[in-house]
Amino acid sequence: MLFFIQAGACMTDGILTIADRIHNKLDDMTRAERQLAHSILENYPASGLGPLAALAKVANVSVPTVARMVQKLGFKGYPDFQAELREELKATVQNPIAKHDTWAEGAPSGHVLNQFTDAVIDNIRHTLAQIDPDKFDEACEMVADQSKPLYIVGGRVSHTLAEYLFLHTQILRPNVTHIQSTSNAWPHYLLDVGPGDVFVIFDVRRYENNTLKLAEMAHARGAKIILFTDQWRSPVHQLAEISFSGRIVVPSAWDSVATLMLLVESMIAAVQNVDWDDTKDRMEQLEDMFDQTKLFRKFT
Amino acid sequence: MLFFIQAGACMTDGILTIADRIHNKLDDMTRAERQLAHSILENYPASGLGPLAALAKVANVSVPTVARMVQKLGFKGYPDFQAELREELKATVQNPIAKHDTWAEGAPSGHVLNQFTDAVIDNIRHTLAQIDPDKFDEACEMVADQSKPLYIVGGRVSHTLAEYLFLHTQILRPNVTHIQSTSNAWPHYLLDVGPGDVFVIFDVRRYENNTLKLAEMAHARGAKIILFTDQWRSPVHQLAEISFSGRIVVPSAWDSVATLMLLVESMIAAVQNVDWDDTKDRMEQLEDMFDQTKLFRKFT
DNA sequence: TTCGGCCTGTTACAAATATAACAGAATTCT
DNA sequence: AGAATTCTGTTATATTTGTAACAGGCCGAA
Repeated sequence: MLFFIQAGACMTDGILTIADRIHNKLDDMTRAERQLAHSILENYPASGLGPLAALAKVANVSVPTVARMVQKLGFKGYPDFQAELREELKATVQNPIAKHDTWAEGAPSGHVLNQFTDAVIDNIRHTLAQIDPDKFDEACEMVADQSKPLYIVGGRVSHTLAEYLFLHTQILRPNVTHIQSTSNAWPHYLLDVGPGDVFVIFDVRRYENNTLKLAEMAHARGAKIILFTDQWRSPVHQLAEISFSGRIVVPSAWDSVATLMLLVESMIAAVQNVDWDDTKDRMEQLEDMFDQTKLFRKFT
Repeated sequence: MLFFIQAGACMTDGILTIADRIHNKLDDMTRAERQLAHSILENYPASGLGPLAALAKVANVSVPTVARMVQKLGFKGYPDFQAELREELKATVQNPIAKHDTWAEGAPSGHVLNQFTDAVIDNIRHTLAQIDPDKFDEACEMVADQSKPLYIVGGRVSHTLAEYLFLHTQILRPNVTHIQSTSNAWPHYLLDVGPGDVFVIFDVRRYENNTLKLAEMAHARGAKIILFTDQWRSPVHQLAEISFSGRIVVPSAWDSVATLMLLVESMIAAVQNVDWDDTKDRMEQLEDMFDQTKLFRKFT
């Protein structure tokens, strides 16, 4: 009997998919089996993930035919077959670039760099998939709205993100304040807060009590809150108008804020576009001032 | 509590996917349910297609919790839930174009989020490809070496990265100093610098004169420099023992530090592994101190 | 602090699902 | 053409799997 390997039909890691294995054995099969095989491949892998009886029915074969064929394919039983099918699906759904590709060439795939990068890319994928673009746009407009004061709040670790956003929004618009919830001085800032003021709050685990209290007080005064948090969500999210939760798990004792950094930078980019003429004007002024202070070298 | 339907999160035929439905109800859920929900979304839809008990196990919840939640989502039972999941999968596989080319599903591919994410992922790939893992390891060891003082230096924008690295290395080892080159006080710090001291310097465009001067003086005193810079390389790189250059171009008026953030986080992860016992010890001490100050909520 | 309600997990049962054994139909070889 | 072999479907059984009822535990209110 003829036996050929489908070129390109195998997975990157060299293990044949179930579809491949079925294809390869197709010629060896009997009528009923072939009928069944085609039915499986028809809408692969969904049909194989249902109950055995259902599959037998759509293929118009008897129940034991399915069971027998699955065993002929080398599985212990139908559940075993399904389990591998699910594994396959899991691998497929995951970003094809992220996996199966070593990032830093020459580094063993177990190297921290690779592991970390894989995790971060994965985080980005999951995070972005869950974000509602409309809500994102809305948040950007709130941040861009110069008629309302803008407050940016960060905690111990997330302070870094807050400061980064502050640094840039400060250039884009007036009336921006950076508050560190770790500082005792934060209540002072709340004195002037009124209805409609906009708060951008960063809070990732471990969630900070100070940040929550600050959020509560701001909320009580009628301020609107935009929250950047992690997948488990800071308690602040109950007070927030809009919240974005990023995945932050990485192979490390700590979490990763790289994903949130990406969101923040995207937001900066979006905000600068809301009123580009104004932005441009302010940036040019800043350039002039830098030139005068001679703080920076000319860009070569 | 605020409740919004994700616009654009629906499938082409206008029916919400199960993932969407879960996402929408996320706020209404209890602890165990949320835990389960995340587990389902983690590798969707594969995990939901297995037996109920398996899903419960990976999510670390009890079997009935799964059954109950599925009913709360509006399904007659778990098999019903699985059936719809399979239908969804079938539909997904049939139009393979739509997926994976837009990150935030439902957002037009020209949306800032997508453009930005594409750019960042691209940056990560290019950056990682150029990094020599051996040099990276070497740098990590230098940072981990407790026998030598460690100085971390950042400029106006890169200060954010410097501070983030500082925040974590401070936990990992003693004798770490954070210097802001934008501050006038930096020359004071150099008084104590001697041969073999380690400097981690961040400098991205526009390169700062202060940072360069600081690097020159440190170098003159025999310090070793590790540099994080961008693809065009800060002039500091001529003085640096090891330098890492990240791609930072994004569709924005500014550059993106997300790639460099990833490198920094990888470095932190690597450093903590150099002497894990010591790291663990210091972290536990820190935890104790946090507990005493009651600054943070217990993680739920 | 104590009470009530709600969430969560353990146990027990019912239903479904998969496998094994058997018997009839189709096919092939002599 | 007839017998042997292989394939296929029906029935029966064992196992898995999902669901319902119950009870402990946690949190918030009084």
